[in-house]
Amino acid sequence: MRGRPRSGCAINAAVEALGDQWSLIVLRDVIFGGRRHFRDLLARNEEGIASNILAARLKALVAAGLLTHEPAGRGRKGTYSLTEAGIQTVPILAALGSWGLRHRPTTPELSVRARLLEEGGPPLWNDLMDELREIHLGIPRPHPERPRPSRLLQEAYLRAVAEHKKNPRDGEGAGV
Amino acid sequence: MRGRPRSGCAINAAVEALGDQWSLIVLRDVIFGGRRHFRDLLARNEEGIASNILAARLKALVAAGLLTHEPAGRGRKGTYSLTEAGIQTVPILAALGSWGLRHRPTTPELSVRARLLEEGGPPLWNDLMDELREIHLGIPRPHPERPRPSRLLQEAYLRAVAEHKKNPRDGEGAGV
DNA sequence: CGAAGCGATTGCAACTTGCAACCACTTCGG
DNA sequence: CCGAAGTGGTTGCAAGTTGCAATCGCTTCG
Repeated sequence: MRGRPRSGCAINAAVEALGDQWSLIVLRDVIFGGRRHFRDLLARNEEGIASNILAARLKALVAAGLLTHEPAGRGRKGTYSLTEAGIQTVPILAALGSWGLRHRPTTPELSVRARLLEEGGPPLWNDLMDELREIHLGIPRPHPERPRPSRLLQEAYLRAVAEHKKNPRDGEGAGV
Repeated sequence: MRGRPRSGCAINAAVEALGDQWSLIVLRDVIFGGRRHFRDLLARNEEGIASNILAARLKALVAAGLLTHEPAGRGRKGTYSLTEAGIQTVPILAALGSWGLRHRPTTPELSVRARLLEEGGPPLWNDLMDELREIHLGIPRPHPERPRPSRLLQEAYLRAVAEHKKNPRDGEGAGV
C-alpha cells in the first residue's frame, strides 16, 4: 500500500500500518464483534463505514498481513481470518479503549467492553487472544476450563443494553 | 476538528482523536524526545514531517486537549506541554511499539526504546508518566529515589547507536 | 423464477497531504 | 546599530485520499 517505511522506529511502523480512521475499527469488529464476512462488517458497523472504504481497508489489512481472506467464489460467502499479527493488536485496542473511556465522551452500552477489558487486564487479553487463535487459526486453547472471554464481553454488553433500556436518561440513544 | 463522534464506542473515540499518520508521531517526539518547541519538533523529526502538517497537528492536539500551548509572542519561543490526557497515551505508544517491533521491520537503534518499554512493562510506564507529570504539569514525582525513565531510555538509545557504529551490518543506515 | 443476499466496483465531489517558498518577528554576535 | 540566524508559523498548489451514492454480476433461498 505504501513505499518504504518513513523510519525504522517501531512506533512509526505501527502507525504506518494502523494509523487511519478505519483499520482499527474494522479489526475491532472482527475481534470483538466476531464478524468475518464483508456484508456483516458493512451492515453491522456502528460508525457506518462505506462499502468502498471497507473493501480498501480489508485489502490493505490482508496485504499488511493482519488478515487472511478465503474468497469462496463470486457471490458466495468469503471469510476473513485474523493472523497472529492481527490477534496481537488486542493490547493496542485495549489501550485505546482505556484512553477513550477516560478522555472522550462515550455511551455506557458501547464502552462496557472497554471497561471490562481494562479491569481484566493482560490476563484477560491473553485469554481473548487464545480464544481468537482457536477460532481463526485452529489452535486449541491452552486453558479450555476458563470461560470464553468473548462470552464475558458479550454478556456484559447485553446486560448494559438492558440496563440502559430500563433507565435511558441519556440525550437520545446516540449509538445503535 | 471533526463534528460529532461517529459512535459512542471508546475505541472509536480514541481512533477519531489519534487515528492519523502524524498525531501519535508528534506525541512520541514530545514524550520520548522531550521536544516542546515547533522548530525542535520540525527539524529533529525522524520521519521528516512538513511544517504545515506539524502546525495543523499541533493545533488539533491542543483542540483535542492532549497538549497545551503557551505562545510567548511572535518570533519568541513558545512551549507545548502535555496534559494528563496526553500523558496517558504512553500505554498506547508502548502497545504500538511492541506490535511494531514484532511484526514490522525496524532498525535496532530506533527500536531500543520500544524494547525497553516492553521489558519494563506497566511499572516503567507509570514511572515515565510520573516524570512527565513533573516536567509538563509541575507535579512532583511520588518516587524521586527511582531513576528517571527518560534517562534510562536515552542511555539505552545512545548505547545502541554506539553498538551499531561498531558493527554496522544492516543494509545502509536506513534511519538517522 | 423472482427476490434477497453476496462481495464488491465505479463515478465523482470534497477534503487532506506534503513539498516549496515565504513571512513577520526576535535574539544574538560583533 | 546592523546583519545573520533563529523563532513559529502561513500560503500556494499539485497529487492523492476519503466517503457518499449508485450499480453490478453472481448465488442462494423460498
